[in-house]
Amino acid sequence: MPQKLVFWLLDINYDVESKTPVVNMWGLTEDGKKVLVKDYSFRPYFYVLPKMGVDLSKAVKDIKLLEDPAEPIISIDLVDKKYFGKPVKAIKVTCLIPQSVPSYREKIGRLSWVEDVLEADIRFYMRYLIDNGVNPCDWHEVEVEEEKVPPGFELDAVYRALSRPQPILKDEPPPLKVLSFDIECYNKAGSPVAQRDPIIIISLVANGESKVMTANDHDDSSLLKEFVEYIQKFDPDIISGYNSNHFDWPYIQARAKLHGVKLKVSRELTEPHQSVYGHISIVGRANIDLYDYAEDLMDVKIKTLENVADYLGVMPKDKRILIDYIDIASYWDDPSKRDLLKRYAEEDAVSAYGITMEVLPFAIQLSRLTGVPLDQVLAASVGFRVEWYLMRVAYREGELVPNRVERKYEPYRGGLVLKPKEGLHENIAVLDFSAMYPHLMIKYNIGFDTYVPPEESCNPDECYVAPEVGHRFRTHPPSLYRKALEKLLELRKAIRDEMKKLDPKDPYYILLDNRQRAVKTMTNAMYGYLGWTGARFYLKPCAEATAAYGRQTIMKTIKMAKEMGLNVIYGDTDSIFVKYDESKVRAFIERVEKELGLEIKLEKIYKVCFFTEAAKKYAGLTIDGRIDVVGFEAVRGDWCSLAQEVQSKVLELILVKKNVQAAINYVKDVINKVRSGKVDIKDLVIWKTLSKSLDEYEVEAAHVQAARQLLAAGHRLEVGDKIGFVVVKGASEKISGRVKPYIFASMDEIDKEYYARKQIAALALRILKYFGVSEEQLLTGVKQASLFDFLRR
DNA sequence: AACTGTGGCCTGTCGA
DNA sequence: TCGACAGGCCACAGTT
Repeated sequence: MPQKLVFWLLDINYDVESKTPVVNMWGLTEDGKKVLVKDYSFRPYFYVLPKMGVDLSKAVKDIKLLEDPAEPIISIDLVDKKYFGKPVKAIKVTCLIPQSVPSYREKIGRLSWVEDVLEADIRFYMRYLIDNGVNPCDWHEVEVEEEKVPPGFELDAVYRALSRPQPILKDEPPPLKVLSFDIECYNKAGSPVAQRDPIIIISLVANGESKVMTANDHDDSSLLKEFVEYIQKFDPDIISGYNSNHFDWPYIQARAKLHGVKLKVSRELTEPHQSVYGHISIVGRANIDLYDYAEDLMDVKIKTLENVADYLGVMPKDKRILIDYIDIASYWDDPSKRDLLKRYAEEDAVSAYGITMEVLPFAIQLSRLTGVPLDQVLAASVGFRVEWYLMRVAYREGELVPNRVERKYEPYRGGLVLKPKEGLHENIAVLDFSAMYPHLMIKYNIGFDTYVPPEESCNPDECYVAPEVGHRFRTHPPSLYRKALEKLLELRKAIRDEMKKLDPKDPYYILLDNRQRAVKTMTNAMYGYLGWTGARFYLKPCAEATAAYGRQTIMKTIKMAKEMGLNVIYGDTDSIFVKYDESKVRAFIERVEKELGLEIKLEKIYKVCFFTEAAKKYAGLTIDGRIDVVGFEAVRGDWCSLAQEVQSKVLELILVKKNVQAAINYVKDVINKVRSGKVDIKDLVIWKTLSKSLDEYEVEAAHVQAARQLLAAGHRLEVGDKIGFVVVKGASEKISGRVKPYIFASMDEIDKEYYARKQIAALALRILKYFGVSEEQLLTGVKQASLFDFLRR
């Protein structure tokens, strides 16, 4: 009997059942039921773009001739589409099953009259989502007929769709069952090897309750079975782990294979499998790797689970058990320590669960907005998220999606950065354009579909000409980028208006806040997408013109500021720093908005602000007494923490106390402590990322040398790992010749003079030299610096 | 996703 | 052969 079903889309995949493709929508209902909605009515297709002037009826016949009866073509239709904004006749070829698409693409692509075969590489279920306006992580209504639940499926009901799902207005996701897990391996000799080392603990938290499962000494076969059974019984909607896509799941898979254990953890009791963007898919559930999210947390320099959990306030580092990864095996083997190890594992799972609860609301909104399924959206890079969003816009506009092609890297000129006026300044206003690039793209209708190539003519009043670069864009119709951006900006405004009516503690407010953050992220990423040579919609002039308009805008802005008597101290891309004068600044903001048609905002005011001669580096004391440190080594992860601390403290003494002598004394004191070894070696560690494999390095950098030592000692290293090393005494002239991984080093071998000079004094002097302090002054003697008036007026 | 910019250190080159 | 210098490699941060 037909009925209406309302469901929230959690996961999507497809199957082929007796030569019919079926889209499986794994959903949840309002009353918490797990359902599967099967749509048998959608067919895969792609487009063939004929060359100019080709006889289309002959073209259609040619395609028909290529048909393989074993893989039927359902229809061949002539359709009107647009390609790079130009109207084109395309041939839409619809097949019976998705598997036939690649071979037809190949065969048809070889026909002489074919310009290109398009959209043949879009995965079937993504095609379904785009064409039907169905969104992951959103509510839909669909007409259905109930079917039997197939044996082995973990579901409350299965339905056959009788209509296409329609999105309905409903925001709150259903209650989701979340399971986070972590594994510990028996790694006696360096890094664990799946073929050799068993899993000894699987700890997990399911809807807030933790559980620690253990191996039978060194036998993990029953542990694996227990884990599978637990997942089946708890039946989570969300499964998460930390680095689980690249470590836990592959490890579990390898161990399970060894023992012949079937990992029937999906909702159709199939095993996890590798999918797009390097993520692991578990059908019917959303498997999320929290590391994908951690990568975006710029403030966490070393992205271990405990650091991320600490940063998010989920599990404070000083209130939990931490066991060095090297000691895990010995803890397991020592009966008196095994419980401690179990607690450690439990706390890891609790951390993972806590992070999941922080991330999930945002991931849900990002998935809903971009149309990328929840289990993929964090794994997908920014470019792909933007691209899927644009593909939906393109579909609605009848614009054909270009193929993915490999292009060589093509740099272009970017934003304008001013040389700052060095020294101390008082009362500085920071003014910022809001979303400058997006607004410029809209204003000048920039797009691959509005671009006028040099050989083409265009009426001057019907096109915009970008400064410096001269690229032209038609003033109408609106470009695809413009449409996408207008929609995003409009959406953000609507969300923020709605938020204003709510209490910030209201759960709905928090939902909307996550939504507006997702929209903002996408808006900001659009410009970067323009310049990405891997983008389907890539056209270099778009990026070049946008950046050129940006430079023009900021130059005009600076000119206006000067004309109005504002002293411009610094500026970067879309911001200017001026000496604050309330009435002048107010008038300036009005004039900019009137003359440039762009919104500029008074972002903040610094009571005191310090610049060196270098761009992208400054420190400012805000009205509420905080210190912003931008670009200085104190906020960079590649200096030892002691030197960073010294630089921060010096900045504070200068900005707040305005006391140079106190700063000198302080630095000298630290240098003395370093020289006498009265510092913690941990504060001398320098961390650097291994950005490629060791043999790819052209020079012997310090961290590369340290990495080689780690490798020789049996540590497993991967690209992206952070190498922590210290500089030690030795014969070598080169720093790289006398580094040691910090775990091998002791205080007495530290090259204390290196730290005194090249780390501590160097960073202090970065600031103090502007106040007449010399290196010698910090490193030797007790010479008193003369106090002088260092304020610029 | 892009470019801009800083700055350490390595390494090749050039002049003495 | 040695030291100084310059250019390049490298990592990272900041702006969008």
